[in-house]
Amino acid sequence: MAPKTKFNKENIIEAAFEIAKDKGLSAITARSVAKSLNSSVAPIYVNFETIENLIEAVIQRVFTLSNELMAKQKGLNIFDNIGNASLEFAKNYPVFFRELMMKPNKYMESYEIVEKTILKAMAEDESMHNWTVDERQRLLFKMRALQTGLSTMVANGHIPSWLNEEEVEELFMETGKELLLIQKIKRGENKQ
Amino acid sequence: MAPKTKFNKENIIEAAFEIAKDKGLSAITARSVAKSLNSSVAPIYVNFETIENLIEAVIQRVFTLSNELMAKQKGLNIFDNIGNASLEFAKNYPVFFRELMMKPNKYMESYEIVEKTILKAMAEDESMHNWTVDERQRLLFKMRALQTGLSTMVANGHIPSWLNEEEVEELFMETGKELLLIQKIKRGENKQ
DNA sequence: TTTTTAAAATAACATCTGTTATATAACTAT
DNA sequence: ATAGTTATATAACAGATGTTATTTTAAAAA
Repeated sequence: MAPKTKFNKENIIEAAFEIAKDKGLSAITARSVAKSLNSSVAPIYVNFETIENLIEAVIQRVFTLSNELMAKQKGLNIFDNIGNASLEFAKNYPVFFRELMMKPNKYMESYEIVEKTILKAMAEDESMHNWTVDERQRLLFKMRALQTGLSTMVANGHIPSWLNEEEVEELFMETGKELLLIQKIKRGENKQ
Repeated sequence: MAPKTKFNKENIIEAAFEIAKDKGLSAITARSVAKSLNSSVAPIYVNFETIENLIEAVIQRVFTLSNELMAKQKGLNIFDNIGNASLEFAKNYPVFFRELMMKPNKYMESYEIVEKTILKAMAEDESMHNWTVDERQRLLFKMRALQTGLSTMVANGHIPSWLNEEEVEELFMETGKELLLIQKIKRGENKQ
């Protein structure tokens, strides 16, 4: 029989993930991963047809991780949960955030489903129940834009010094409430 | 004497710019630029010490272009001008937007100066004249986050189909007015 | 113990990149 | 017309990369 298997798919993806986490996906090369594993390139090519396939597996892992982060959120409000997950991801994985979240890629296509889910939840919320679909859609879009902007700024270290990173989440929630309130005022529901 | 010069710095930067505009900065190589110029790599190395220097020159050019786009804005309101310039840049140069605007780089450091300029303009605006510095700073930050998010979404084709790209600018301005209004309302509450 | 087998290591290849040494050729001063 | 200057072309080198052919080796079956 053959020697015991020392390196499996999981080990290899893990090593490649750690490299890419710091240095970006392009730093995943047969030799860099092998070096990190203290192996030759052989195990990599036994487990993956091409390096592209390995990179693909790492990307899958990143999106799984991102979904886990989302599932872990325990807030009452779906806005807060998405915002918090996005901000946490941007903070902990800035390189992945830049390389994956803000580039067109097939894993992002699923956003339309997320959007529909949130719109449904908004329609069921008493405070927006008698809004038009368009009003709910516009509010959601504004929230998404804000969340994207804040996460991008967090990932790039563009948060000003007077605002620490926990406060970014608070500011996001605060602004969300403000946008909700202003829409109510515009509808004449809530006169200040 | 020598033959007439066929390729100067300007030609070379232009060719490299066009390559990077479509394929990103990493597509700038001695041979790719030479091919686009129908030349050998010789003129490139006569005009630039290293390829890194050429890429640097292209980046300079992109920031110059971005500043020109900003200067061209003729709106009354500095928020609108910045927002419009950012959105137009994201739309016309999505690859550069992703590679330069949302990565930490030395050319972005100058934002602090821009921020001070805007804060001064806000302080002189009658509608915010008696606000605290903190209130103005927070509003500006929200606007910046929104602008960053919208531009990012434009650059990545994440604008939903019910919103065309001209309407994004309108939505940005509308939301800006809403955030201004809500702050005024909040101040009214606080005074009571 | 010897043989078999497959995992891992090694080494080679082709290609792409930056860079440079050398060759070619176009212009003009003589 | 010739010779000198130098812009451009050519070709080569080194180093990085993907990939694969070959060799080595550890473990189990005989």
